[in-house]
Amino acid sequence: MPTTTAPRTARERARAELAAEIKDAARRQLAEVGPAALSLRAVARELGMVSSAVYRYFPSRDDLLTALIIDAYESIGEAGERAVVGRRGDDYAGRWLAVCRAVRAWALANPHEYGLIYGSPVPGYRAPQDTIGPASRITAVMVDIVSDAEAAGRTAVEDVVPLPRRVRADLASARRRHLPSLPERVLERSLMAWTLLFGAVSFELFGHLHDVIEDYEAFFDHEMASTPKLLGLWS
Amino acid sequence: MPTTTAPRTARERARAELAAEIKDAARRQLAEVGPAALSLRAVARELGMVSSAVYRYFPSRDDLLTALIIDAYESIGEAGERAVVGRRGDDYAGRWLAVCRAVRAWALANPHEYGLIYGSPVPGYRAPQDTIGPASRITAVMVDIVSDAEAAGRTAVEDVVPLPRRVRADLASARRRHLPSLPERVLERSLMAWTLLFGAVSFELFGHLHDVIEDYEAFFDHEMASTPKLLGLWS
DNA sequence: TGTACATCAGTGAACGCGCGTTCACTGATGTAC
DNA sequence: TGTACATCAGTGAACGCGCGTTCACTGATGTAC
Repeated sequence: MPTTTAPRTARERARAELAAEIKDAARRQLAEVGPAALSLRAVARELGMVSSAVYRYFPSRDDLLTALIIDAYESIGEAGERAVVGRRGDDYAGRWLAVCRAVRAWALANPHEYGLIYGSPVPGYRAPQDTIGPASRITAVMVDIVSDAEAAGRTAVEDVVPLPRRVRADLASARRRHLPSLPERVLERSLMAWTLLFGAVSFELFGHLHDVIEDYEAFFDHEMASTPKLLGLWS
Repeated sequence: MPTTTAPRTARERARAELAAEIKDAARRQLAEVGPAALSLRAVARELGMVSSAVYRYFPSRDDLLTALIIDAYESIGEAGERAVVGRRGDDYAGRWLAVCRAVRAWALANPHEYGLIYGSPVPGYRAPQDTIGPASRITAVMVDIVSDAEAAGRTAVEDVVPLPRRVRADLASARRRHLPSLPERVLERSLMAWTLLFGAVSFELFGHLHDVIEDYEAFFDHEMASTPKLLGLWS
């Protein structure tokens, strides 16, 4: 039994298409009212079907939410991947800035989906394991860049503060499990860069830079261009 | 007519107390179900009053939310202020780490209130102007530290990437309006530090470090201790 | 190629629930003389 | 100090609404022989 096959019969094709249409309608819903108010009935209404029909496709509201979350992670991940396609491997700064811009552009284009995955968790909703894989797609793009810089001997991490034992242990363990290509210190700085990227996007999107910055794009670009150099990921 | 006086009559005192009780109950509600599901009726129920009675104190659900948001900003701001009380002015690193820890501790103790002010905006809710003042209370604590370091000639910001004209203009304008004591470059790095602090807290709280970091506290402390030095806010 | 049966998508009604807000009211507290 | 009136907190019923989910059903699509 293959895990995933292309739809065969007309019924299966129709089923897959309708599931996609439901998700699209739910995404539009999401953009209007936010995740907490996402309503199965409203989704059904938009598709001109009766609310109970949606249960043929998603066993509950939470499952629909999960599907949207997975799609959102895949979507932002894909945007990041597309942004670096065709760039020279040793153009670390160019690749990095391209990913950052892609993340920001995706977030601005899909603010509620961004909020769904990087904002406050939806109350009462518990994300299942299935979201972990898709969530790491965008981070993988960023890790690749740092990995390449590291392999080329371009990283220059200096310990401005001694790395405590407990932190070192965590980093070593994470490295073993996920990222053998990154030394602890580089991994730590990568996490900082990652935090800074999503912190910057969240601050802009959630309105915390209001009254401070006008030209968000210029400010973001400058912050993101500075980040890897300040952190010693490459010079 | 004084803008704010201590309550005089018994009625006024009772009124102030009940308004506070309503907010407390709403805060407990918030902690359970999150801001989008906060319900006036449930708040009234908890206080043993009829739902319409709440309208004597808050003209609508949104006004109650606004009150909670303002309280949350004041509360996290106060926590930051208390954290640095009694520290030597020139102990920049100690003051900075103390504020960071206070922010993190407050967020962990009040996760939904944190989400309310630094998470995804509540759909359909538009924050009024009244929240701006309280919101800047915690940032003021952080700015003070950097200001002192700057005044003492301890900042050492180097341009790893040239500061673009448009960014410079924004920073100059923000400086004029809010922070005359900080040169553009220092203001820019302060914004990065601020972003990193809240990015780190959000990542931890919203579960994005799951499977990477175990000892959140140690990691956070190390990140925050490194930040000002990496950014050149002081050495 | 044709028939008999199984599968499944979608219907429509219903269950039980909670929500924000309005409104006319009652009774207690406060104020002016 | 006592009375008459005004203010206002809290009540209880109601309005109109939307929600997630279940269930027995119908009719169309797919499958086995």
